This record gives sequence, C-alpha cells and structure tokens, in this order.
Amino acid sequence: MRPPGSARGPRPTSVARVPGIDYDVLDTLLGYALRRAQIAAFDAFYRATAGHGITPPRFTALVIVGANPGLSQTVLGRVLGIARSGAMLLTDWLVRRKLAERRPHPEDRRSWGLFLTLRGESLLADLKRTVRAHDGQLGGTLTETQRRTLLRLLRQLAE
Amino acid sequence: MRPPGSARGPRPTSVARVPGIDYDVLDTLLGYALRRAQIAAFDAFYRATAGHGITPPRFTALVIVGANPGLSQTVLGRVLGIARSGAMLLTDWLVRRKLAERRPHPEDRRSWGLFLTLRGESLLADLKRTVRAHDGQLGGTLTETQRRTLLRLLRQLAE
DNA sequence: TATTGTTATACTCTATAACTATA
DNA sequence: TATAGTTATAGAGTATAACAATA
Repeated sequence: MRPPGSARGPRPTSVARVPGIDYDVLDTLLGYALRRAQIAAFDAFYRATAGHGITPPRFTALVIVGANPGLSQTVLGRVLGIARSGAMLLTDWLVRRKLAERRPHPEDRRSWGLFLTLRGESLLADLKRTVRAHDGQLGGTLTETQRRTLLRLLRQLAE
Repeated sequence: MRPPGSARGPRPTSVARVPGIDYDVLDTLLGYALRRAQIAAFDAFYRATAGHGITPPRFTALVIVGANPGLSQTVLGRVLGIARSGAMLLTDWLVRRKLAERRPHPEDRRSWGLFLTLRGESLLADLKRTVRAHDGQLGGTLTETQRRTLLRLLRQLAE
C-alpha cells in the first residue's frame, strides 16, 4: 500500500467544499472553477491508473511517443512544457520501466529517437482504455451534449 | 527582475501546441483540456499579480480569511486542501508580509483566529479587482453567455 | 556559434511524523 | 484520548547553469 501523496507526486487535494465557509469572489472566477474541476479530473485519473505509477505527465509522454515515434527528448519536453533536463528524467523513467527506448537518430548523432517498446505499446493500450473510461465518468452528471460543449469551450479558452 | 520560475513556485508551463505533433487521444480527454485551460488561467493569474509574490493558494487564503475572519489554521488548510503544516507555512508568509495576523482564539487556547490586517484588506481589494479583470479576459474569445455556460459546467463537474 | 543530451544543484510545495499545550 | 499548532524531515517536480559531443 502506497501512503497517499508520497510516491506519485503531490496528492490531488480534496475538492470538497467546507461547510459554513464563505468563498466570496472565488465562486465567480473561471480560474478557481478550473482548479476545482482539475482536482476532480486528477482524482479520476488516479483512480484509473492506480498501481501503475503513472502520472499525468507520464501518460502524456507515453501517448506522445506512441503517436510520434522517433521524436527527440527536446521535442518531447517542448510538448510537455518542461525543460530538457526534466524531459530527460521522464525518459529515464520510461526506459527504466522498459516502456520506451532510445535509438540513435539516423541524421543527428547528438539526439535520440524515442520509441515505445512492445511492453510500452501494450500498457498504453490498456491505459487509453481505462483513462478514457474514467474521463467519461468524470462528467458523470453531464449529458453527452454538455460534455462536448465543455470540451469545446475549454479548447477555445486555451487556444 | 525575478528569474522566471524561481521565486513563485513552478512557472506555468507553456500552453502552446507544438506544430507537427499528433496529440492522439489527448484531444478527446476532458482531463487534458482542463489541464491546458488551467495553464492558460495560471498565465492570466500571474499576469494579474506580477510583482506581488502572490500565488493562487495565497490569493485563495487572503480571500478566505477576508471573508471568514477568525477562522483557524486547521480550517484554512481544509479549505485549501492542504495539511496543517502547510497551512501554517502559508499563514507564516501572510503574517511576515503583515497581510494577516494571528489573534488568540477566545474559546480555545490551542488555536489562533486569523484576521486580515488593514494592509491585507487593502491588498486584497486591489487583487480582487485585477484578478477579476484578468479572469474576465481569460475567456477573451468567449461571449458572456459562453462564459457563464463554462462556469456552470465546470461547477457541475467538480461537485 | 548553436543545439542535444546530460549532470549538478537549488527551490517550491506538499506530505508525514513526532512533539507541546491545551481540550 | 483527541485536537491545534508547530517543528523536522523527506519526496516529487521543476528550474537554471555548465559541460561534452556534435551540428
């Protein structure tokens, strides 16, 4: 049993509102609503991936490497929005678990091409299923139309 | 000049998509869209509060103490979803900046009642204005109706 | 000169656990 | 016994800076 919040980074903070507290202006801010919603989403993600040691950035990395085989660590870092040194540590983790491997880049001997192993492909397929399922339940009380609307509005916000 | 990403916790990672990259299943996940939207929101927040040393949790703490004067550190921690030790460090920060103060709790000599100072009240008033303004611009391309819809759907998601 | 990967180092945030004083 | 605040310590994640190899 993993003690909560130790092995996989900061544990998603509780989303529950505290009764009797006045939240004042927070209730009118899109930013605060986003934060609360993301905590709920983290929660769903952790339920989906319990026991795999998978975090959101690691899942993202698996998906990105899977869909863009041969990309470099620098590009992976850029996609994830982290520094090169961080992309390296993340790649190290994937390689250590034998989920991905570094192959020499055919045209540039400074960089690696990243590829999923068979094991990585297989885990990714599993993860995609469960993450998608839990992500679907995330909007448990949302209708399919509302869900699509939300997704569209969020994309518009982030563009 | 503050070097980016040093004094105020992790710098919001870039929200820009990398051209030529296949994002695969990520584009269908509410959780991923939420993350991207929240990065944009962080960005707006940091623009709003540049130079104040204010982070989202610190802003939240100011608002909560302001609207619920006399509450204890433990309750503050529960509202923020952090451990008591963290609530204490956060309170220390507010007290050090003379934005809040601890007063003996009238009925329980184990706990403090937290209150904003005049300076805290004044800063909070400023912050509310700018944060609200930037939060409004956050959905720059959203109509007022879309904004309300988004807020409602996010609340429904997190409930 | 510029870039890739790497290494070393530091910082922020959060957590748990143990301690104290009160309840 | 249980709780509030505190202190000490540890871990994850990220950043910057400097270095070697290569472009």
